[in-house]
Amino acid sequence: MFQLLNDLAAHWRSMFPEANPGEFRIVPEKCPENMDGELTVNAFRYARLFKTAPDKLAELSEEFLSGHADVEKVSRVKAFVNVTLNPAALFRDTLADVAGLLGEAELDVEKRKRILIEYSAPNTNKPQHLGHVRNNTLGMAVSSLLKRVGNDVIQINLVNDRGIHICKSMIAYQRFGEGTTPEKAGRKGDHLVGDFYVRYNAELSKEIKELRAAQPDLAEKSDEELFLFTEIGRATQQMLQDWEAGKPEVIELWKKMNSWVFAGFAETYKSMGIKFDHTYLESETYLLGKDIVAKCLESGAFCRRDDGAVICDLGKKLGQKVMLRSDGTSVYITQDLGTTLKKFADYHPDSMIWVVGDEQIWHFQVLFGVLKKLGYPWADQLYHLAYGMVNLPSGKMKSREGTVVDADNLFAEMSDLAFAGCRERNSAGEPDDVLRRRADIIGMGALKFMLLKFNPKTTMMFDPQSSIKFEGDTGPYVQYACVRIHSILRKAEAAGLDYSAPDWGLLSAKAEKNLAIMAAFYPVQLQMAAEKLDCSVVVEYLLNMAKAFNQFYRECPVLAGDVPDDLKKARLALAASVLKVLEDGLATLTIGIPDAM
RNA sequence: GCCCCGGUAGCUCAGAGGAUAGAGCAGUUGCCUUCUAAGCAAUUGGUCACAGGUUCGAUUCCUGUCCGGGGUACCA
Repeated sequence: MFQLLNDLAAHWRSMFPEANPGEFRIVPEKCPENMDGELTVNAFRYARLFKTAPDKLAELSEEFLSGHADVEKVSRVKAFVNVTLNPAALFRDTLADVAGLLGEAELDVEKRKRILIEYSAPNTNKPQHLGHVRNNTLGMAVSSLLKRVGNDVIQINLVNDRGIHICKSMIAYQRFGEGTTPEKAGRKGDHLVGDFYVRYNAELSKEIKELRAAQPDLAEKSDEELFLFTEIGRATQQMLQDWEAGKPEVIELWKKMNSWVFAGFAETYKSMGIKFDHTYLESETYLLGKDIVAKCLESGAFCRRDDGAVICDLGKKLGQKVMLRSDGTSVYITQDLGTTLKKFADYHPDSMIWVVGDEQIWHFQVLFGVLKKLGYPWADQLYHLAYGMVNLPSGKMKSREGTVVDADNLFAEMSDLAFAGCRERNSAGEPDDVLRRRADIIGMGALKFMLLKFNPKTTMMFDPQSSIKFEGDTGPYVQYACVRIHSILRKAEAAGLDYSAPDWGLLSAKAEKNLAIMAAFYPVQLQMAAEKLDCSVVVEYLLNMAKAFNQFYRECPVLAGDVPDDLKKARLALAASVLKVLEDGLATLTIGIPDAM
């Protein structure tokens, strides 16, 4: 934090002793490029606190700052006070103590929370696709971000491993699988099971088509309505009932196929670097909500409708919600109610976050409404982190229609593209396995960065032709800045340069000072991102920081022969500190950095 | 119908009431005997959907209209 801003705040207080501004901090803004200055104090923002005119406050600030030891120059435009700092003070307050600067991002102890975050939540009937990858990336990055600012974060997965859609893959396997296995077929387990899911849907469509042709009276009905008219549909329904009844051969098949999928998911998660603290299985939790509904019925919180369904009345805005079907079976929200209470009982978090697509906004409003109605004190600390769908240039992704971008294929494609790039640039003659490790980091970094660059709530467009990029506003751009710094530091070390006690005051070039000013905003940006649960803030920041470094790289040679030793050391220290910020940011986004590019 | 989200450059997207609205890509043009060109620099490109309102100031907040997307299940 800038000393001169604290001093200015104190000065304001002393100049307006009768005003009572309360707790406040002067939040600096970065002075726009075309203005004469580095930091801006926007007096418009604070004039009201002191019950004075913006111009007046600015004038008085200009006067005070022009006499301040840290200040080189002040200029004022309307109520904007633009300040140019002297280098020694600028670096003293920022990059000279980079550990201290990074520490500023941590929340005060009393503001830290125990946060349980649930994400991914895949079904075990098919492999994960780009939509899941967005979910996973958002989930892991937000978890990491919340941790970074000092919270205790518990990452949870809730796997949807039961239900009619799971039975579909099982039926198709029974009929067409011929006893194959991932080993025999040489296919990743989740993909193999997904193949049968696709096969199932093809069979179902065929039967529905035949049915419509044979019975004109059914032609008007929708596919969903015709499901139980088909032989395969009835068989699937029967299998679900057999599963719920615990029929041994169904359970056995279910366990076998699920184990294939779980092995596949484990690989996908490993590629992304995801580690959950706990994985709940819906097969173990899907009955949980029922007893709670029974209790609520008893207590009068819920009531029984004429047709026998149990409902919860949530008032005018949310209306009435069915909590239990008239036949006594649970619905989606029954399970969610149960698992939410279980998660709370297991971990006692202060707050819970669900990373789930925006099509479920209404569902979560209702769920939170039910929990509030039931009077849980933590019910106002529940957040649905709703993210938009990923569309393709051809339209929406649909598993059944095979228009999905498969996660594993995408990872491989990114890695291959990066690998080709690594090979072209392989001046050190590194072996392929080293290049492949680099390529994995670059490819995954590019993908995650791309997904995080969008504000979570935007419905984003993924164009395979242009979204897979390693140039411009991308992860590799930031990684590359890091790699450049690493390379310089390695060379400095080899030359025996000790830059542990640099003279920061030597760094007076615009590009050098700009790095310090940029760095000053990092902690605030992290906190803002955490508060908004929006990693795109961090992404944007890192791009700007990397850009500032690349300008410095061009304009201020660090190790060139004609640079005096003192300046070399100061620039080395500067680069090392910038690297710490970039590394911290990428790590917060769960993005790695290769050793070379 | 009602509810939520969006409409900003040719395209994909940023813009927590502030200064002359930005970035990347695409286009045009320079820079590799110089710490790695996955880079740097320059340049073209705008009725911030439309109409009102709030105020010192609105792309940002409010109201209305138009256009897209999602939701409005005893699906998940």
